[in-house]
Amino acid sequence: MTKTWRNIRGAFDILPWASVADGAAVPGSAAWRYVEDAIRQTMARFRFEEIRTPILEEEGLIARGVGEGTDIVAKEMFVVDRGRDRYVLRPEVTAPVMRAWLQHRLEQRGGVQRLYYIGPCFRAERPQKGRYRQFHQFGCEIVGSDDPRADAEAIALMLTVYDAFGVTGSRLRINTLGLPEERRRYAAALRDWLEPHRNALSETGRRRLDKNPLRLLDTKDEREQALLRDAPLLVDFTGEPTRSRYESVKQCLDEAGIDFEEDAMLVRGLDYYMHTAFELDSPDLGAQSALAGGGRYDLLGAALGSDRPAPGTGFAAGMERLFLALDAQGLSVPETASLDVFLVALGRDAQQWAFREAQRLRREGASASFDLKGRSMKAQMREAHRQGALFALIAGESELAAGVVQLKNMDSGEQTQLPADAAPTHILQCLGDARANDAPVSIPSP
RNA sequence: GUGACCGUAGCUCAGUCGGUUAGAGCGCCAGGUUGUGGCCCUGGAGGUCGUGGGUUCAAUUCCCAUCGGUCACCCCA
Repeated sequence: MTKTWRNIRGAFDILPWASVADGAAVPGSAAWRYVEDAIRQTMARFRFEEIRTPILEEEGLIARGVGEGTDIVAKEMFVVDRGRDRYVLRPEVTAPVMRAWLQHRLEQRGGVQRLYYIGPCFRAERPQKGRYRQFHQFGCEIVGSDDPRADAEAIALMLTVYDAFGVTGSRLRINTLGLPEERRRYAAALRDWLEPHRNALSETGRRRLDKNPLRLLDTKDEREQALLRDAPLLVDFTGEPTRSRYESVKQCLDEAGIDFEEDAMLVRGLDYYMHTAFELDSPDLGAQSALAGGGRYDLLGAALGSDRPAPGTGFAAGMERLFLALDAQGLSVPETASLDVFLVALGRDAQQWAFREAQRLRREGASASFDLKGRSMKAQMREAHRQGALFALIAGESELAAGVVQLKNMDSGEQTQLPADAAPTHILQCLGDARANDAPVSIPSP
């Protein structure tokens, strides 16, 4: 075998059918479309509007927005070098959305912008379950409001998306990260507190202690978790405004009947988060347990050089992980509609007829298909069946000469002869009847 | 970037303690039905056993490297 080209590491093709590639379940394009549509519907119910930003952004935007010190910026970005300019494939969408908000002065549109996005992002990490180099995120950004209810709104929207799919068993954790000064004071205090226990920490724990003590909080090492149980908490380093805004968020969630756990150990990896932080975990995802997460980022605008206040809050969620959760819970997605008519033709003239007739049916709104290989009738009938055709419209040379065609109901098997001219009208009428009582078909998903 | 495991038909996998033509199921194609699908029967196509090198009389099988995959670490939505 000569070289067969294949998609690059960490990316994958979404094929017309649900397929399994190299052991990893990859949903088909129909499943993707279904899930994307359902997400859009939920977003629309919350009256969020879609924003689509370029896949490519200036490197500086991401570096400043996401944070120079983050791993994403330090080593996980795909850079496109155009000589004078350096672009990156976006690793996340919040910074681009903020860029668009600032660039287009969206605050002048009046009111608060409730925006959502859905699309691919890129990170040059080693792939792993639920984690790819080209991955797909959806999420919302509420820009222009620093109201605690906006945080609750983002959380409510996030949960509603998963509810709409029937995903259960996931856990919402929330925390406050306070203001940057409060966090700095806390980080210093935490470091001081941990320093005497340095020897009890793992190697990576010690590295985090030096680099970013807050990151120690979400350690998976049980010994470290036990140790941290007695560590100082961030809340104790926050002032009254921070605490009361955190209380407001929690109160909103309570009033909306949203269950959550407070988790003082929850921290976020990106620099722009402050105040409210939250994460949604699923028990079904393996090591990458986060379905979605988010928080408030009131200083992101300033980090991008804006002198206008640009308070914002939102969540980001992974499509691939949503699929994993759907799959783990045995939820399926409906398959797309079946084919209305398959035209079966025998002979050259009949093939021309089938082509013309298909166009005519399609113009009338029916879906129609036909064979493109000049195959036997048996093969064409098999194809019609495989495509789930409701009707087969059959014609050979003799029929055409006589001005008639055969219409076969693929379900009942009954077949009738019709004048060729009358066939389309008749079919459309039959389809109308059939549509009245069609039911969505279920396929085993992802 | 690090580690572990894995790499045989389109897919899921057997198999060879190193030895003549490498198998199954599903799928695909065709025939059984000289113009009619699903079920059934029969047949066929499709593999340089990921690639390169080494050991050997002989390698798909053993060894090394490499590429690719999976999972995990790091880190993170």
